[in-house]
Amino acid sequence: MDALGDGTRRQILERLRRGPMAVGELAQGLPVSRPAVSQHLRVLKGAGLVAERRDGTRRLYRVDTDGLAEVREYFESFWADVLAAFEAAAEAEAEMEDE
Amino acid sequence: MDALGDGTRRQILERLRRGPMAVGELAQGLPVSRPAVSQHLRVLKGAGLVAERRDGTRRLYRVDTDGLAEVREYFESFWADVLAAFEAAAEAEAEMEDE
DNA sequence: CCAGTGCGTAAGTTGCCACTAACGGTAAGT
DNA sequence: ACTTACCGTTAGTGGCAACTTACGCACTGG
Repeated sequence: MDALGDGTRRQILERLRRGPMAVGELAQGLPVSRPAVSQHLRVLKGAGLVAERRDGTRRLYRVDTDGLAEVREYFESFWADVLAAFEAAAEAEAEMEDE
Repeated sequence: MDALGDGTRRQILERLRRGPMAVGELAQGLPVSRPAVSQHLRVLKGAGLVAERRDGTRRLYRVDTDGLAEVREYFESFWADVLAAFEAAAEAEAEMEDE
């Protein structure tokens, strides 16, 4: 979750959104050098958000479905709580007007 | 979205999860000073993730439902793309074994 | 009107992190 | 074996952002 803080890392995930990609291809089009991309990929991998697969000298990275699912579930439960609190507040305000 | 990068800000949102809270009450229990909390709240407000309501000398903060909904929608579309790419890759691999 | 409370803001400092440059390592082609 | 392509790692640096301290403002009660 902390890995989503950096803008470049979000750009990387955005480029991996539709399918796997190699590191060089990934760095091509990003405003940073290739080693920087490697470092970001290490962070993302440590966070369980991406996974790698070797293909000759290249390494193909893809978004890790399991890791993203965890973030998604946390987000959904958070959203549910916030929505419940919002509706409870609206109902409490409605009762105020009745008195 | 960039506002979710900091851990303290996520703690603040976590404390606002079940309902509104004042700034002092919010800072109480966090490992940082009250002005630091104010600065974080300003960032979160700029990102549209929280909203304030004055109550005497106090200011009650709550999670902004609309702002959070935007982040949620982006997340859902991202999740849909990743899942589609994953299933497409699995299907392509299944065809490989047929040949 | 005068404390006291509850916050926001400005200024200044420190620590961390994203970045580049240089190097080393592995796989494939000739 | 030599070369080339592709990538990870390390060391070192610069800039930014989160933090504290000090100050000023708005509101409330006496």
